[in-house]
Amino acid sequence: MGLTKSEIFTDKQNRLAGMMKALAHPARIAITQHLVKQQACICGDLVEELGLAQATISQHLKELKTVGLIQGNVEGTSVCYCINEKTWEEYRKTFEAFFITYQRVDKDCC
Amino acid sequence: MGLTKSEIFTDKQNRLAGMMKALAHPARIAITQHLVKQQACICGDLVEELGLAQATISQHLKELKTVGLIQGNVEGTSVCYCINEKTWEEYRKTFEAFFITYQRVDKDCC
DNA sequence: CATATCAATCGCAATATTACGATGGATAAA
DNA sequence: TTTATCCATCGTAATATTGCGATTGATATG
Repeated sequence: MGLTKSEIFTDKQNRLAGMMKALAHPARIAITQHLVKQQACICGDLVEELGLAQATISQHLKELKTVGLIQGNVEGTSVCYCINEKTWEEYRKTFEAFFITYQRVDKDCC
Repeated sequence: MGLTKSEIFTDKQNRLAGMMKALAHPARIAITQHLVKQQACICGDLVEELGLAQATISQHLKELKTVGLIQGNVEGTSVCYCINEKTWEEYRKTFEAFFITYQRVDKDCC
């Protein structure tokens, strides 16, 4: 085991869980926050900003790139990253839709 | 390693990542969705609804209970779970605040 | 009391994640 | 061309997560 049984859940559930997982690490939160703040791109700077090794940052960047939350462009010898607006907006909407499903209940059931 | 270096991130970043992690599994998404739909509580039903063993469901319920997203009440020999409205709302707001930080950029930087 | 039912917990196996040093490939600069 | 810089990837170690069978504790019911 250690393997999620994705086949017993709906695509939507698997996708939403995957989206949460992409941001379920403080380094990836920090990276996206930094990219949001410096709307212009960056990269090696992230290694200095956060206190993680270059290989580790690269790995987190890859995960964020894989889900499409960020995109990177080679600029000479360095790589410039920035938020992918489209995916970001999709995440925002999907998360909002998830949380909005709950409607206040009067009676205290538990 | 395998251990997240929480100490190099801010409390907010660690907390937000933790919130994401709580929902970063399809079973926990499915459980919350089911509790949202049947606003009244449930429990052993979840074992039938999702196709996971009782021990596994119990473990996921515990995680959701730990972060406060759900709460449980003993009712005779069974346990009744439901959404914790307060925490749910807090999650909704926190996630919304995170995504709202990004403002559309005109120039294509990447 | 004896028995049945429900759910939490323990213990284990399998897999995933996190982190990093080392290496390598690409580009810029000398 | 040689050298330096930047970053992706590989390989590895440590830890975390997922899933479940088995057990246990609590509460009902006969």
